[in-house]
Amino acid sequence: MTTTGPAPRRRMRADARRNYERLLAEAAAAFAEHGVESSLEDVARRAGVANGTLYSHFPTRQALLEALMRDRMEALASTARDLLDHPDAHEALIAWARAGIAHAAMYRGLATSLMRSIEDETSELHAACQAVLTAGERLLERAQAAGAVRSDATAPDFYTLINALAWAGEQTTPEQGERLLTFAIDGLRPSARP
Amino acid sequence: MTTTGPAPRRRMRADARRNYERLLAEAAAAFAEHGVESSLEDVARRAGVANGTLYSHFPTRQALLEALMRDRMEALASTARDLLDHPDAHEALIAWARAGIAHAAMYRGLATSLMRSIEDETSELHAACQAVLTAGERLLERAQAAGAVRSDATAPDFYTLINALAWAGEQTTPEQGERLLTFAIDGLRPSARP
DNA sequence: AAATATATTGAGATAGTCTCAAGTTAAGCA
DNA sequence: TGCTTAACTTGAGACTATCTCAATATATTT
Repeated sequence: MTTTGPAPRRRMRADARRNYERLLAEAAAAFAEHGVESSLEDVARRAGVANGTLYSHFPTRQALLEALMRDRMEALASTARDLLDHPDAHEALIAWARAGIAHAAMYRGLATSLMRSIEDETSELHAACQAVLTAGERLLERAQAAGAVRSDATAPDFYTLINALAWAGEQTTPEQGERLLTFAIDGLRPSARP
Repeated sequence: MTTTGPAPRRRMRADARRNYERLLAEAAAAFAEHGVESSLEDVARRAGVANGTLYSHFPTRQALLEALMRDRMEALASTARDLLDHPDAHEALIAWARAGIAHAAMYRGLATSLMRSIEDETSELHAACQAVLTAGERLLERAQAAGAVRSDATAPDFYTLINALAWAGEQTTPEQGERLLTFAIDGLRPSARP
């Protein structure tokens, strides 16, 4: 069900396809090295095309990010659906949260983009983010129904939490990231107090 | 004990002082409106000086931010010391966390700068951030000693947590921010489980 | 009213974003 | 095969931003 590529109305010309792929590959490398605010000028240079070509394929930085992340976002949503079959609702939720954090921590600045995109309907990433949020919602609701997670937590809360943990992870050590995740998990438990 | 101003070795010339203050005021306005990544070009324009003047007063964006935040950071550290006298160690910690979050959420992008600065010793903000972290550490340790907070949480964890909550608050509604704070507070409780 | 230390200026080097008219090239058809 | 045309690429150009520094201007001191 997943297709890779630029959602072509008609088939792309061979040179266009080549450039498109090359741009994606170089963007991935640049983002991995310098974060999502990397120079697009530089991406085009590395891909060996004029910057106008980059802009014709990807009108905005978000569009480029969307193309880079599309498959992963779909995979993340799909993972959520699979985890609905996991026998332990709480463990399933935690496993998915880990996957979400790893996803959002892929590039520096990505978590911030993912947060912006869920609010901004004009963002090319919006739909994908929305799909991820919704997929997570099912898992969250199941865990809540099982009494494993506090009932006042909403899906947007959970989405934000995952991104916040990814953001925090960008800035510090893996150990601290792991500890903060532990705190978050405990914080989501139904409160001991009335 | 607090002095406002550019930590002058000798007294500044009157025109320099005037420009310095004007630049700070316009930077505050610009940062409030557009976040800490505002155009410095624009700040200089709004202050009615050439951009070279801005750079001569504030060699880097961090230096400008430091000048803007200095008093507030000192106040935040001072608040932490005062709260050591609060009868309830846990309440004191929570009250201070709220103050810290409000502080770090003052400008869009500020939490990210505050995280960068605690790591980067060459940052003009580093010392102030360090002071805040240390002040918070006392409060945290007292709450831990009182058995109100889990003992595996470190001061850097707490610092990161506050900034992460401020970051999350930048992106969403006050209600969600409040809920996430609740989760964080509960997550910091000594765990119910072994 | 100099002299001098201190500030300000703004052009210039560099770099990035984004657009678009002109040029190039792949694909399909005769 | 060569022509046609729609699809694609190009790179200069209009902006904006960061940061530097020699020339200039101004406050303060004597």
